[in-house]
Amino acid sequence: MAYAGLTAERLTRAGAELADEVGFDQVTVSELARRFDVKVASLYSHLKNSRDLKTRIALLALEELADRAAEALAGRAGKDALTAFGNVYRDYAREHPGRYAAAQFRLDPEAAAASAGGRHSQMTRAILRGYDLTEPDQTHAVRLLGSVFHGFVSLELAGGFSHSAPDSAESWSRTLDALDALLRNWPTP
Amino acid sequence: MAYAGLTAERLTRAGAELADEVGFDQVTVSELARRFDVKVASLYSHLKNSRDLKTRIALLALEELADRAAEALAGRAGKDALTAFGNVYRDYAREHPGRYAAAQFRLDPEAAAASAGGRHSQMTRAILRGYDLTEPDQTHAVRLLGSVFHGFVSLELAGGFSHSAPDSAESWSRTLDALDALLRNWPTP
DNA sequence: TAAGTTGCCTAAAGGTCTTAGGCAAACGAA
DNA sequence: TTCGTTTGCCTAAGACCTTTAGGCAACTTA
Repeated sequence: MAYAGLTAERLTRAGAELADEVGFDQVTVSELARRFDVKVASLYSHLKNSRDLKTRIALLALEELADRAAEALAGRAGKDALTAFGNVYRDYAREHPGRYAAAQFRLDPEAAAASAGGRHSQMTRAILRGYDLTEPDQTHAVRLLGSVFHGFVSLELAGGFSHSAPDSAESWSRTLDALDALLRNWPTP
Repeated sequence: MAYAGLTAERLTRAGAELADEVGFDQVTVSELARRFDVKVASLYSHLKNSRDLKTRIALLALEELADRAAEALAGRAGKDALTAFGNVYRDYAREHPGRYAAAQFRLDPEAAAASAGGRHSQMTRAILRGYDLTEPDQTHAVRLLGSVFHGFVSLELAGGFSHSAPDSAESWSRTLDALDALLRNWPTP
């Protein structure tokens, strides 16, 4: 029948769009086949299985996120960098909720090692260069930043902050203020 | 055939255990039926559908978590309360990863209103009474605490902090120190 | 004890995942 | 140019999960 031009690449990109539309959990090999107007079995020449598809989408999302973060960080330092970095995460999650969920997909060690995960922690460390932290506090701070960003964005996306004043954007802004203050005045026990 | 004594309650509890064993996503009506040595269709007298089961597990987890938190908070204030509260979340997630994942299940508005969600935010507010914050900063701080706790626990559970020094328990302890310091010295822009 | 309710069952339809094997078109080499 | 190989999608089929419909036997209740 018709040549559809299937490719792991194209399937991954279409899968990412599908995730943003219907949610990452609802991404299905069958639905993807439907969108390419092709029989389901045809996809298995390009994808190992359903998990393989999800892994590829996750890796795509991590790359996109890292690319955006790298661009946002260029030429910035201190609170400016902190804010830009945080906004990249938050904006990406709001623009691409399915992809953001994909970025949280539990990768197997092999895929994780090949992912952009390393870039993310490197960039977080780079932000801390604008503050006066040495190891091991730097690592603790990296983990704290990751926790706050991921936690806030997740909860906001899940609707945890809606339907109540003040606006969640306001809380976000004050959260960044708070983090900046905390990093400038990091407590040593 | 044999009387199995099925009940929405019993199914929910068994579902929660199943979640802890195989992960919340893998909780399935079929597997549950298998565990009760009963035909799948029989469960549909007690559960509306698969989503209903997951909703019930989520509500159970939220209640358990709120109960633990309430007990931990009794008679504590300030950093002591903050630490106890945070540890409840972290310990619960480590002991019951499936239930913790269930607690993040996106409830429909009706179920959400009937959930223990309200108790959670009330308790978080109660912790802040030990610090000197007024509205709207109090709400911002509630959201920040929720973000940090949820974010840290999620990332830790996902293995984000493993395989690298220092120990994640150390980072957790320093995170609580940092939050305490931040709340005692909340920045006003 | 008759009537109604409860609790689990069989049957069946529809959806997803995955593997096996086939055919035709495109490609590459002699 | 032609013949063999590869590529790309297909049909077929098995396995599992979800959900609805209808049945039967045992227990409850008046």
